[in-house]
Amino acid sequence: MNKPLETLTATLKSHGCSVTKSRKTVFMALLDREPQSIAELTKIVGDTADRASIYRTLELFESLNIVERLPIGWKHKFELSDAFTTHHHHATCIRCGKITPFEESDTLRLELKKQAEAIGFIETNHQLEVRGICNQCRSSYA
Amino acid sequence: MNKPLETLTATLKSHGCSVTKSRKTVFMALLDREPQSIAELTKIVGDTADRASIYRTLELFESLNIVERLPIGWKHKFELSDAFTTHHHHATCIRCGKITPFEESDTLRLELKKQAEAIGFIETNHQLEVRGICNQCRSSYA
DNA sequence: CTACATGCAAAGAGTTTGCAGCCCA
DNA sequence: TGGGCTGCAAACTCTTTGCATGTAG
Repeated sequence: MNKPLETLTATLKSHGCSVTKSRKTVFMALLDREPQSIAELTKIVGDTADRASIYRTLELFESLNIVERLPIGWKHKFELSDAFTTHHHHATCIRCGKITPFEESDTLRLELKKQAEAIGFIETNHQLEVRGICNQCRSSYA
Repeated sequence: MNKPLETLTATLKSHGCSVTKSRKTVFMALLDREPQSIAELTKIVGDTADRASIYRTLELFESLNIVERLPIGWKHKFELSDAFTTHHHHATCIRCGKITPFEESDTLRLELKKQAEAIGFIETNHQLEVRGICNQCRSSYA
């Protein structure tokens, strides 16, 4: 069995949840892909899992920290959490809409924590969205 | 006439848009307040402006860069853009839900731009949400 | 075998749209 | 006065919920 699925199984079991077909399906649909909206997910796994189950699964996954909810533009998208991919952020191109992930530098991480402390916050988590023009669009429209 | 309203008027006019009652109402509801969800806005200005108008106004304001759409938690909230308040970000307390604004340091701004450039992006905009435990909750639950 | 998870269907939010009448410029 | 804006109502999409049935452990 592959590694991510093992982790999923372990996580579910450790919380007393069953490893069901639809949960695996949703999980696999998120693995190694760009962040997916619920509509996109429904298209991919719709035959296997009911819409309601997708919602329920995502809700569960979010509470178990298996997926991360990303507010990108108007909608929410989902991707696997840091437990399955390294911690990263997203840059969204305002022209073509493409989402490019990037890792965060130590400088950035430290600065964030510092700024949070400055207002009395213990930072547990953060989310960053950068908007701009991507490489490709820059050249083709220039 | 007060300053922000002048700016609103100027912005609207410069784009050939009318300065109407409902637009002023929505604007005033956002002025000097915490970010508001649409539901909250509806409660405040519902008597003066129809729900549909609120949506249309927010859409217009967003496209004219008068308001900023904030993905906070599950929902979207709106606040006036940097033209009316200094550029800042938000820290959300995961215990009490309180939103604390904070300004961004030069270090943070530069580092962001640098990281965006590293993946070929020209950064035009960014949004940051920090989650954590606020001062107050830390002391009361400790 | 038993409890949890799913599918189905219907209800409930949240959001968008068309159109007739109103109001700002 | 005229064109854009609004209110109203209906349509639509997105999300949640209840209940009978299926399935993992």
